[in-house]
Amino acid sequence: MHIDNGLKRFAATTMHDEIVQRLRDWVNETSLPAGAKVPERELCEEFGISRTPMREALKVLAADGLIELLPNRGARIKVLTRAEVADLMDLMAGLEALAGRLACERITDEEFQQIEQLHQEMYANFLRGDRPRYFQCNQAIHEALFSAAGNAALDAMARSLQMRLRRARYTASSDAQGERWREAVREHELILDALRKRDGAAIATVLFAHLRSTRDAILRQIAE
Amino acid sequence: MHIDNGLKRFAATTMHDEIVQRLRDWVNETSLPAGAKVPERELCEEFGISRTPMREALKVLAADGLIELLPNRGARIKVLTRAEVADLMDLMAGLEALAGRLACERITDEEFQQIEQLHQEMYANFLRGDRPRYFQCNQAIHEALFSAAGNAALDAMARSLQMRLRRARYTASSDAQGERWREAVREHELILDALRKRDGAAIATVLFAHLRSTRDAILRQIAE
DNA sequence: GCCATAAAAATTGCATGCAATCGAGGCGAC
DNA sequence: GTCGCCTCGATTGCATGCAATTTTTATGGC
Repeated sequence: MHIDNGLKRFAATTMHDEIVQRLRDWVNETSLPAGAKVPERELCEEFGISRTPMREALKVLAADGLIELLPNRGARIKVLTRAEVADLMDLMAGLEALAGRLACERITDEEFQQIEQLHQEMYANFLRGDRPRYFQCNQAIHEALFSAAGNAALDAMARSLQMRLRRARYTASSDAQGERWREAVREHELILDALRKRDGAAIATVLFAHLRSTRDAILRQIAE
Repeated sequence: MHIDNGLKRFAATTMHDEIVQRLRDWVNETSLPAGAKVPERELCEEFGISRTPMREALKVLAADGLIELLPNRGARIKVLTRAEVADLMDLMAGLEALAGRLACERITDEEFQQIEQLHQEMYANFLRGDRPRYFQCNQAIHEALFSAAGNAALDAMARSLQMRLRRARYTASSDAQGERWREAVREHELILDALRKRDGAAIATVLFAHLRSTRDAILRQIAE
């Protein structure tokens, strides 16, 4: 009998799931620009499968919003309009605010200390002007918040959103520059303060404002 | 046998989208209990299609969380555990809070007046103890909020969540009974107050608390 | 030379076929 | 009578085939 209860979180359990994951990775890692055609047949050969399971995976990714299916004309990497980026960023802001609220309810002292440590590290990187490491810490803090929220559905949704926004954020490059960077650090201070007090309403509002600022910075950088 | 239910809310653009929609409707309207097998072949015959497009639609709905695909064992209507319902309700609470926040930013006077009118109507139904109409107004208010938020991605996500939770909410029957009902009405007053002041932070917190109460009521009624 | 049109090639979408797997019923051991 | 094993019908998952559509290429008119 073959019993393996979810222990292998990263090894795909079924062929289908593995194809979906590989296709997701392909979309995220390809150098092709948004709007480029997804080469169905090529990918079939690369993955060593026929068109049926590949097309199933394409439908799933299209439902997820990562690609777009044009009737009789194949799949393209989804191009986000400025308005769509704005909406998705607002959605992300709402999810982060929620994550903060939930984290305030259930975060452990240990988890809080880890976030505080990440914050110090991030601040140090800000002071010495090390952007790559700053962003790394920044991202780690936001991930830690979602982790502390302890809501699997929220986490999955945030990850999906993050993927959809990846290209837009990337093309907008570093959203923190000059004054905005300083401001972002200040906002992070407020986030930590609210979290320290376990003040859900406060952290929600501060996080929302923080992500809103990021959104505005990104939108400014999108030429459209 | 091609039974064409005339309830196509949106004219499906492609065959695939239509199948997904019809399958969604089938899941929502079937009398089969959660956990029941989705009769793939039967539905193929009912829809007048072969297994390939049906299977594509099944994968999409599974990715959406409405059904579950067991390897080599077909599809079942997703059974939500108590913990999953709790998580999804929290997520819904977060989305409503976001909708409220965004609505405060962009709601028109006309939209606000319509919501206020719905509120009065709802209150009247509360006073005369008419639960069906009360719930109708209640739902209309929440939908109006999402509409006023003007965020397509948020709206789509909320609708998807609502579907996933449909069965749980239904089996938990009316979540407002006795004292809880009075409380819910009071919460709605607070929501209206915050919206009147266009106070995003306040409406977010009140809406979150409101949905949280609904969540707790539902969880209490789930026997597990 | 350029645009419009038409034929050819490639691509897409669905149906069908076939091997692998699952589940029910039957059989035998105890 | 119950438990375990085995076989057979049914189901699932993927590959392949074919008609419909699109894209590319070829051709002719101006």
